[in-house]
Amino acid sequence: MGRTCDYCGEQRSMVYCRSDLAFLCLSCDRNVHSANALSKRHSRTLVCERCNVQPACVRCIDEGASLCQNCNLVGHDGSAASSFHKQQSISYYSGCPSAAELSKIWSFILDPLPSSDNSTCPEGLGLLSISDSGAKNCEDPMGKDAGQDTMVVGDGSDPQCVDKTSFWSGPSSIPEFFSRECPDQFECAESSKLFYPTNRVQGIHDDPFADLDMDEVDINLENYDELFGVTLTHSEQLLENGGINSLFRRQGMSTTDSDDQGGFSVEGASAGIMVQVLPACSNAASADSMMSVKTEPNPGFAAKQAHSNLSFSGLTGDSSGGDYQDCGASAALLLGEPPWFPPCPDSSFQSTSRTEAVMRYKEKKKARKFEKRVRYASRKARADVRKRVKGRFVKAGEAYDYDPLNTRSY
DNA sequence: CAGTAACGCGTAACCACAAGTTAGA
DNA sequence: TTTCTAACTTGTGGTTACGCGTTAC
Repeated sequence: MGRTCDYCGEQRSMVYCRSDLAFLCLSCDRNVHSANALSKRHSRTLVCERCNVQPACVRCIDEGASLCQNCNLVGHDGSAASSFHKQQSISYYSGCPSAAELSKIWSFILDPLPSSDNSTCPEGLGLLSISDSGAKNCEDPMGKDAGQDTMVVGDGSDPQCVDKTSFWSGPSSIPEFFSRECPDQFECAESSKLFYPTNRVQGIHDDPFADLDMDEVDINLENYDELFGVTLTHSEQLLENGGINSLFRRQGMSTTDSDDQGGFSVEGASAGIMVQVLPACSNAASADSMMSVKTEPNPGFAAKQAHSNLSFSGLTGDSSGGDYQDCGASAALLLGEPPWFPPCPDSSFQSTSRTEAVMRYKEKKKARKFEKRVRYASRKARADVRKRVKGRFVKAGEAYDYDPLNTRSY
């Protein structure tokens, strides 16, 4: 018996909503995500039938089971029989599809809701535009109909679709999230560069690290400390020892900062580093110069950290799972969950690529500047001439004790 | 050795207002 | 659908207050 629905608490959960961090049965999924336009955008996918904890990313046809990355790896770890299992990528979806529509994209769902075939969401939200191969969505990656009630399912794996969606090769449709939810397209466009696929179907991924261009990852050094949980000095030592390599080793790692001011999560793994900006980018206050670090739901982190000597900021041993609820991972996921492993079981990427990436990183690190960045020069110019009292701005015409243009006080 | 005060350091808060954004008419 | 207006939000820098850790007594 799998995990029960977080909403009704009765039926077995089949869907995981990453936005709500909730495991839902199909019925509740429909109910919850038909509430309003925002909830319809929530990205959902099936739940791993093996561990019942993580979102499934692969459907093993031979076993007839939906599996998460970890369980997929464990179950297909190279044995002659299992390694040739037919697999089908499981896509995330949004919108409010009917069970019949779900069954179209997930043909293995054989028991749709009895009464839901004909029931669609209010406002006719059952409409469904499937871009499983990115084909349909490709025509309108940013979505002329972005605000409409279409369902978007995409793993973006269509190589001919060169847009944000296709950039994301994994089942997650976070880029689609961005195109829909982030009001600042520019920042999102910048941010989307940081995406890197991790949820690839075993056996079809190429050398992920070859695609990694550290220059694309705008990690300020201050972020570096956050990312890797060590001071710069230690980081350098780490690098000198080839530590950056270790940061990208198979076991992978992620780091976190509980800051909820929006931000991104960073996961380094040999099989695919993922630097992910969460949808919270709507808070643009610091998105430009200082992105906060958050974790992608990664239940295995605690276990991984237990094997690491690094201490990651915000993830100390005495932290409670509840601290990470805003980080995209439920407390339940963070406690007592199976370890997570990157999708690439063997260290297939060449060490040369890794070395080159490290070199690029180090070069860029050297070139970094740490001066405060002013986003709006006009506002700085204004502030530079403002009169003050004890450092505070004063109203025009009122007494002041400091005038940047004239040191004489009145 | 424990307790307290002094000290240094880092940082959030404060202020006004122009510019930008959003919502409604 | 477009335009206009009002309301709201954001960002800017110098100073201060406060908390925390270290040191001296």
